Amino acid sequence: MLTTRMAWLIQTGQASPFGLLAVTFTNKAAREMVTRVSSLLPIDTRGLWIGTFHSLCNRLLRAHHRDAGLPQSFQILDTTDQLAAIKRLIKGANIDDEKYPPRDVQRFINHAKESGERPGAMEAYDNHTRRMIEIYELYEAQCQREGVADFPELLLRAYELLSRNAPIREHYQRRFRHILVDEFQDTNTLQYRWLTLLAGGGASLFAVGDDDQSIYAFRGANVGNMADFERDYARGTVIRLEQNYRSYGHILDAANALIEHNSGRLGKNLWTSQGAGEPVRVIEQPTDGMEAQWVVDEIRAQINEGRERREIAILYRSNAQSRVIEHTLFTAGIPYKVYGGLRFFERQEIKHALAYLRLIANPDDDTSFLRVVNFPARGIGARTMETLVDMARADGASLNATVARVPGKGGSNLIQFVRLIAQLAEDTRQLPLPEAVEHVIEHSGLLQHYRGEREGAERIENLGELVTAAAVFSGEDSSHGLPSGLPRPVDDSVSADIDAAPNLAAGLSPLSAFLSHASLESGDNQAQAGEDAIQLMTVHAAKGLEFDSVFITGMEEGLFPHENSILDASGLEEERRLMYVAITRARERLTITLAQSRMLHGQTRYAMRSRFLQEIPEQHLKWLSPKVAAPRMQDNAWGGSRQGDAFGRAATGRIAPRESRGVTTGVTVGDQHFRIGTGVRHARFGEGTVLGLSGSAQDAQAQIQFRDAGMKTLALGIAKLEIVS
DNA sequence: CGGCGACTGCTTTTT
DNA sequence: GCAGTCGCCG
Repeated sequence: MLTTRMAWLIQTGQASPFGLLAVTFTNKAAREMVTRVSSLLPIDTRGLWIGTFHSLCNRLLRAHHRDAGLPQSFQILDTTDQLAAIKRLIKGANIDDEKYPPRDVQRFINHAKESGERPGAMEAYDNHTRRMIEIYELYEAQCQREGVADFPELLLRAYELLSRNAPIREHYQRRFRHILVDEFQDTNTLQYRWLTLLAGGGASLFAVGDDDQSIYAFRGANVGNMADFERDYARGTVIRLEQNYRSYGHILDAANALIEHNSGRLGKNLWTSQGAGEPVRVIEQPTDGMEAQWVVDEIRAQINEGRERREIAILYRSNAQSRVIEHTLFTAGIPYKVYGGLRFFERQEIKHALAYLRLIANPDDDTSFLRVVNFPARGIGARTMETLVDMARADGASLNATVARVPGKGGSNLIQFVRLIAQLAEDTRQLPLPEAVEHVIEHSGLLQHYRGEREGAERIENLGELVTAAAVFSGEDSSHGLPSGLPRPVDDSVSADIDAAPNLAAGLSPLSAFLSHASLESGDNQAQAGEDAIQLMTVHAAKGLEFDSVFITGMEEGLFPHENSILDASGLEEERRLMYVAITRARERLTITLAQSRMLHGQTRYAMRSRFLQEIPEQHLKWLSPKVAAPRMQDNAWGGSRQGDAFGRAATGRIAPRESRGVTTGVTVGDQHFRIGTGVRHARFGEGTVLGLSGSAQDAQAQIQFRDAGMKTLALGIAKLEIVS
């Protein structure tokens, strides 16, 4: 879509490749875009500005680092590094980490940055927020001192650079006459502002997005940007893409009907000319284990019918669900591939090696210092480190600079460490990047450490891969970096165009360039292409993919929609969009499965069918398991549920009353029999409905959704509950 | 200082 | 059920 437009703009002479800016969210999407454009047009793709928000901002900041107030070789903190930095700050400033948990602080800071807010300009109406803002301020100072920038900082800095510096802003505004954005529904507030700022010189802004596929609100995405875009660019044209070339009719109709239950959509209705196909198949099994077994048996049958394994996907709402499925597939001897999980540059051994490299590039990088100062162990313990950190704090100096003054044995060990870093720096100064990386791995002690470890073989292999990655990067960088023979507009007021200083050019060392590459590109998550295997992934990870045959598993209240999301309408609507995404992944065959009970958090839990099944009209469904004619729960479990109360609708869910193969859906405590769906009254919490049961008779617990008091888990033997329905 | 056993808490995820 | 963190003990 975007690529076709780019090709068209260039071919019709409306734009030069040089005047285009295309933004994506993932490196993968950016790479795909480059590949597709180059297949459409015989142009030098090195002249194209296609990248993620973060990589483009990174380039801007490297090129204009002085105006942005950053050292040219600033390091990028990934999420884990950022958390470590915050923990260190909280400890150092003697802040109560019970009251200000590092994770909460991190969320607060990132949220502020993504809203374009600096601590100085933030208002607090309570003490807790006030303190949070202070911590944010301290954190900023710490990052500035250490010359590091976290992910949201890249965006905010770049935005501030453009908005405050008119010559730079105007330079890029003149240059990029066409800005194209993919997956626009995933943009956050700051990203949208960044785009409108760049497009502010009258450039054309072209965005592709689907509000029904907005599933990242939890990380700051603002679907509202789509409506704002229509409003802000009133002259713009909205083109709805409703014809779907992927799925058969029943599948699309199911998706359409489901998403109709959401409010405030921009509105669209998918259709296909492919014919109805087969209805969506649904099956209910007593346990999660049997659900997995049924899926595996069914997959075996589909493979026998000639379907390729790679064309079959098993989707789930949360990663924890993959365990049983993997186990069952493994037992059955069917090859499978799990997407997600740790990515290459996030692996412990890789992060350790990178920390040594970062220290070589910048000895004042305290985060990296702390990471490897005692890894492998070299006799530097908590005591010594406490002394060092305190002294460094008192001086406002880096750890590296303070080492010499730490007394005792710890002090001399520290000096040894600093000497090691200096030695590594010297040894590698003249080496080509891959050899430098290899040298550091061998002489830092990492290799030796992992040789002595039981499960070290894989880690050593990965370290070898890091050398390969460095070699690939070195080979590619000239093309990565883009300075090519292309003519480019010269603007006297802005001497450092981003072309002039992407990676290798303009004095950024190969090492620094590689390190920023490693931070921005976290690497593949182990999905080796080519092998024909069943595809396992979360629904989130499945966005943008398609398969001939899709299984959506765990279709139960509390799981999908997730219990943490059903309490407010917006959370529930995001869950519904997630289900919409899941359904529309299937081309030919869609199978939805659910289990009456499953092992969750080490406990057996019972749940009822997902409300989403009720939201798909019967004519598009085909029940493969006997669809128990369960008594409908009273439409209002608590009589007179409020309008719009998401749970009012949940309460209409059917219950599975039968007992089968030892699995009960009810439990008797005292004289009272509780089942899923039972209406209860509690002296303090008021009226509610039993949504889940776990444990056995003596210590049975119930998850109860109270009308006013929210979701509670109560021990049935202790809580005094009155059954009202 | 380091290793090991107890304790906790727990969607989704890219950069 | 499992991973990550904490605190105690050798």
